[in-house]
Amino acid sequence: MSKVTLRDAEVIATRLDDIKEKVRSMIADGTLHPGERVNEQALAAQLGVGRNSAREALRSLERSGLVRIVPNRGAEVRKVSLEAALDLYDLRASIARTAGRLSASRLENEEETQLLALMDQMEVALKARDGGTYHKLNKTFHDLLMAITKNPRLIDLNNTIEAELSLYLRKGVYTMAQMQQSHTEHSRLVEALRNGQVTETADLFESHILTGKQRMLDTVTRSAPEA
Amino acid sequence: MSKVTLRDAEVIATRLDDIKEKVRSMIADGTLHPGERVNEQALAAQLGVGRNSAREALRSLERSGLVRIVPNRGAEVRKVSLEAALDLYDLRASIARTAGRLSASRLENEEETQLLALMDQMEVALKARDGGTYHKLNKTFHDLLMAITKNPRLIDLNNTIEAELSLYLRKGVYTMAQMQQSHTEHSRLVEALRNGQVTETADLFESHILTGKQRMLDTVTRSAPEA
DNA sequence: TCATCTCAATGTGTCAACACTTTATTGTCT
DNA sequence: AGACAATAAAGTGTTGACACATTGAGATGA
Repeated sequence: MSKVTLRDAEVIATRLDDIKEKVRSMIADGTLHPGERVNEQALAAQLGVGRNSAREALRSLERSGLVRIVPNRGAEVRKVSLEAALDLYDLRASIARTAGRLSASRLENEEETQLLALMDQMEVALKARDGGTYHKLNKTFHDLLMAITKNPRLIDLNNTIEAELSLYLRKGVYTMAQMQQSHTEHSRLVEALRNGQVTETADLFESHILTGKQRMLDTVTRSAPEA
Repeated sequence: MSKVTLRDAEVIATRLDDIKEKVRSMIADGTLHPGERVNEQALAAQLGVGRNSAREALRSLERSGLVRIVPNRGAEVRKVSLEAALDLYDLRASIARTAGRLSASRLENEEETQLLALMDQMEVALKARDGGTYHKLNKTFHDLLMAITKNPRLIDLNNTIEAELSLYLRKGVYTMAQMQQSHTEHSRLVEALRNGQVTETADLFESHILTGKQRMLDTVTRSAPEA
């Protein structure tokens, strides 16, 4: 059990977090697939803990939106429908807009440096046609934008929603053209942000997510009309 | 234990919900005040249930943002600072904007009728200078606007955030002038909504919340500089 | 054959007891 | 007296066992 001091708040990695993390990764790597019911005692046995601990972890994962709990029937890995995913994109766009508004007036020098460095790295990844790397950098980029707002609740909420979305987007398979488009939007966004243009940044960030929603929709309807 | 069939999803009122509701009201009516630690076994004894049930309820309330759980130290009623409340208002504004955007294109006749009826009632309450009634109607009004979006996640999220905010705003004591101002904003909002003006509705709803934030700030700084 | 009922089998809901951590108290030394 | 260490008390973390609900398989009758 390790203690990590972060600013003045203590974050303690508890046993429960370990269990949650394991279940999370089991969902992520497909060991548990969406719609599947999760048996408490089986899970407990597999992880080598008591049933109640497994149970608590599941209840906690319900909060994160990864599983759904039906009274007297237990937990099942949440199945996110296309419709629900689209709803989530709308929420994500809400948050992005406010993130844009806030970050444009709260950007600090160090953060600006990090942003620019990330943009460079993404440019490199694009030229190398390295989709995997681009994807990781893209995630980091978005996380950084959220961090700039200094609004902890907003950051947390955005993480929750992205985790839920990842249930639907098992892996983001996008075309190079789409990534290039996304990168262009990032450029404009960063520029507005650096200039402290509040309204523009808000608009750009919101529409970036909404076009992302459209990109997702295009990808889905093209490759697999209905799963 | 009662079963209620709602559309095709079953909502079952479980024991856990009862416990949660009791704790919630204990917080609302001040039996438990912000910052106070909540003893699991004391709570369990008071409610006549096992400690584990009380414990689960508390963990669940953590998600609703009403309590904070520190590992090995248990739960405490969350103390929402002014700073955190302002952050929450920003989030609420995010959601409102998207709610405006969505509702303007999804408004149904029946809902429109309900909206107009509510507006009339609020008008009456204002003329009678009945702040209490206005407040309740205002809440109903906002809930209805969210319902019009037909986005369940958005509705749920908005409820969560309002519950958290209520921890700070123990009771909304606003002046008549402020309520009148709020009502005027509602009027404009409803008009844009009925006309299906998507962008206008989004802008109006977002700014309605942001001016609400300012109203709250004015009220707080005037009556009690720092609690 | 099919619908329905009965009754096991499986799995969740709840509890009380024990293990471990944190917090308060007491006693000791300077 | 004040600071610090040892120890007792209180509270959370975790577990296994029992109570209850749900599910599925087999028997019964039309």
